[in-house]
Amino acid sequence: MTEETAGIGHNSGEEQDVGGVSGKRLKAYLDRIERLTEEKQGMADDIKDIYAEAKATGFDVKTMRKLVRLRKMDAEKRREEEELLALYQAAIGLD
Amino acid sequence: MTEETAGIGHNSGEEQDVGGVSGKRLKAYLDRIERLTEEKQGMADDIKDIYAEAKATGFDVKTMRKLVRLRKMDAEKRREEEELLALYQAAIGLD
Amino acid sequence: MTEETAGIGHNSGEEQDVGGVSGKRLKAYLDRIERLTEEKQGMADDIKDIYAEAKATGFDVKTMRKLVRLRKMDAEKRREEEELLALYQAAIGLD
Amino acid sequence: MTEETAGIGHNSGEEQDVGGVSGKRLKAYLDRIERLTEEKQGMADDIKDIYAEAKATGFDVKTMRKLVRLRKMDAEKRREEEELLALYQAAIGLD
DNA sequence: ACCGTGGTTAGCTTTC
DNA sequence: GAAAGCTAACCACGGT
Repeated sequence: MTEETAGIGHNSGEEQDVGGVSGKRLKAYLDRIERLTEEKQGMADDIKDIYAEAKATGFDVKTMRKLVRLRKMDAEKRREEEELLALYQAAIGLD
Repeated sequence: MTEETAGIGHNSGEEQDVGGVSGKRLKAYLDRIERLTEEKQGMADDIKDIYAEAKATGFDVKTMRKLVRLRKMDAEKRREEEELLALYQAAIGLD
Repeated sequence: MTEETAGIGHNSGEEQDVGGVSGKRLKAYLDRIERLTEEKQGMADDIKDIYAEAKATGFDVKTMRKLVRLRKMDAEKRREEEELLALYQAAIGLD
Repeated sequence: MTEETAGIGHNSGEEQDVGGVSGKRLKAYLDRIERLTEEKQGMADDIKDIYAEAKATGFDVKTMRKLVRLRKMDAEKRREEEELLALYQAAIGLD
């Protein structure tokens, strides 16, 4: 233990460097991550609500999910095919 | 194929009721879901970026993830305890 | 603890019920799993070898991998579409 | 596009050299890879089935997975120790 | 209320 | 050693 600065332990609110890591910067990162995670969860909740609403108006949720998956696969396929073309070009030295 | 109404097949853009389901409403739901899913993915990407940035400045990502999990657990625990307290208060007519 | 049989601890080779679980049966499951895992790993190694061989004869591995992925996606898409049809039928009570 | 040979496009079934790559050989590689991949997947499915079966007879899957991991680590450790021993033996001319 | 399925996340391997 | 792709573990939803 080689910290010259005081507070190991209950220095609540006033984090500092401990063992060479900046508590302040770390905390900032964690806060940003948590903020974004909350927003992400909010989106997920919204999606759930939509499914619930659709179900309430008579749609079959399972089918809807499958449709979403299929449309996503279509989009991915298109993207991959474009990548493949580029890759071919690179592979035969045509880039 | 026994539909009296027009467009089965290539009625691109003009979906209608098929077998009692409104293609229009269904499509609207799917669009909303996909829109939100994209935004959600955007959040996820942002989070990933933050981890990458933190890593680049010397932090250990695995440890950071652990911290996030711990803080989340703490937050949940606190929330549950508060809920319990409220419940007790209600139970003894102290709300 | 209600074990009538003796040996908790070093009964090496002669596992028995401990805490109500049959050591013998458990061990049999684990053995089967490990056996299959080894075979699976063997397949993975074989695949790796093929890529290496292809590369040695001048093919671009990255492109090959993408082709494999695309073909797989095609197959999955077809399968999912069939499932979707079945799902539609079920959803409108036509199963 | 500078191919002198015929079939670009819809030469289904009769792949040939395109841009210097042998479509035939490429296809053979892809087929072998896909074949092995399927078998590999089969193994994975079998493993899954075993876990399911074990679960049905009352075992805790999560714990079982832990055991598998532990046994694997043990096996690897033993192997490494043996390798180390062999290395030492070689180093002192005792092989 | 539980189970099974499907989606998300994290860890590992492999590639460049 | 970084970046990506793969795989496996975890979690949450929907159905029964």
